[in-house]
Amino acid sequence: MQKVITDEKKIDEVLDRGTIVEILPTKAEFKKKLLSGERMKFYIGFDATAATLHLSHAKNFMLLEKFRKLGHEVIVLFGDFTARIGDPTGESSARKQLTREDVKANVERWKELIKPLMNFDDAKNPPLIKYNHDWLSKLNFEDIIGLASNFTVQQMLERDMFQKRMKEEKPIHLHEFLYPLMQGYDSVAMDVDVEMCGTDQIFNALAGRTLLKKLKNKEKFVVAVTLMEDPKTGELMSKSKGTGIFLDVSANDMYGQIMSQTDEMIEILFLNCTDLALNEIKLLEISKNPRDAKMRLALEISKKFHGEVEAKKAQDYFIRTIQNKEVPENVKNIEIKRGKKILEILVEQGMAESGSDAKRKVKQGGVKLDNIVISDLQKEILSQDNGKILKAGKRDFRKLIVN
RNA sequence: GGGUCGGUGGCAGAGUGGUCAAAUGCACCUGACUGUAAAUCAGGCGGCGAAAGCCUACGGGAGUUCAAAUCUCUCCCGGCCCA
Repeated sequence: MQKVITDEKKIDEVLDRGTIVEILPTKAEFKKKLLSGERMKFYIGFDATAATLHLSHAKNFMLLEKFRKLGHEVIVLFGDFTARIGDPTGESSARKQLTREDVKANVERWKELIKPLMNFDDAKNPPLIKYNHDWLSKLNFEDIIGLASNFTVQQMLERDMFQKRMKEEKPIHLHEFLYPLMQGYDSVAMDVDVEMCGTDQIFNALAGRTLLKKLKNKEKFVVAVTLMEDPKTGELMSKSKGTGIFLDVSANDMYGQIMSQTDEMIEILFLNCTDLALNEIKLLEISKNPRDAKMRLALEISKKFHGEVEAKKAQDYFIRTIQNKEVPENVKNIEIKRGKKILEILVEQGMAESGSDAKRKVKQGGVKLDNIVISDLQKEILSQDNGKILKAGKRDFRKLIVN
């Protein structure tokens, strides 16, 4: 039997780090339960609707891992069924429905991406992975009606998202209305003690609490975690909005994406996405040395996903190419025929999105050959350009091999 | 089923016959500055073209007009009201 850690200090470190925003019914009861030594079953669900993940997802897995390390059973639930229905959360209009194949591909991708965040090799208490297709797809219409009878239309309508939609005269599809039911049934099917969710998911999680109580007379805790919104803009990390730090990028890019976060995000990311102790974070004096703190942050997070060696290389790359504006060591060689136009090269190399984009970059002084700005749109590569470095923007380099 | 309002660029959201490749904000790109790929500032942000300009684009299709995102018809999708 897995032993549960009841060290209050360790428990507090998890509960008070800032990741957890709210615990229902109360934090006190939850803490009491954690201290009791009773082994609980935690879960967090993800609808694998997108092909990629960002740090805001990552911090959820990291928190779950903390509870696992305390000795509790943890489940990562892939909402492969619910993903295809589309949860209304956060979307101003209904999300498009995905095929089973789409979702399967996403799930496989995600499993790879979250590997560094949880110890799946722990023999004694490994995190479990489940799929809600396994039970949700088996429900028949009668079952669904039975579940639905536990709620009133008015209760469902209370959800803030639905209120908002009605106010904005935007559609609420019936299947979205049933979404809380499905997520709620997940709790019943897995018979969990605790559900972790983003604050935007509290309504759904509470539906599960209601169901669990009605069907199994069990009290489920809901642990709501921060969405890590930007304190300045209120924006969330989001693929469709082009914001966020994504997990499937190279170490260099990850390091860079973190450095491009606003200074206001530094502390939030330290708290949620690193394992640094609270007093260690305090010692960094973030507001005094935002750049240095951010570099440390970028290093810590990159390390998690790419390992120490790669992370340090990324930092080195950043210092040299961005801060010192040097040419990096391993510049990709490209073979170019004499007389080739610069504009064509930029497009072919993906250094510009289109001919127009390439032209813009040249016009704006963003294209250099051996650090000399190219201003001639018609510039062609000559034989004496052999070995020179073509640079577009701040960090896109190619070495020309002219023949 | 009837009435009515609406469907705009990666997102949000203006525009309601020409001055619209379409305001503004976000995202993005380039430059300047800088102890940051931060903040700030400047410029840019459909495609082709050296440019003039041309082409494609405001849910789909068909029209009216010298001229349509804007008007008409029709189809698809949605909101609201009525049934």
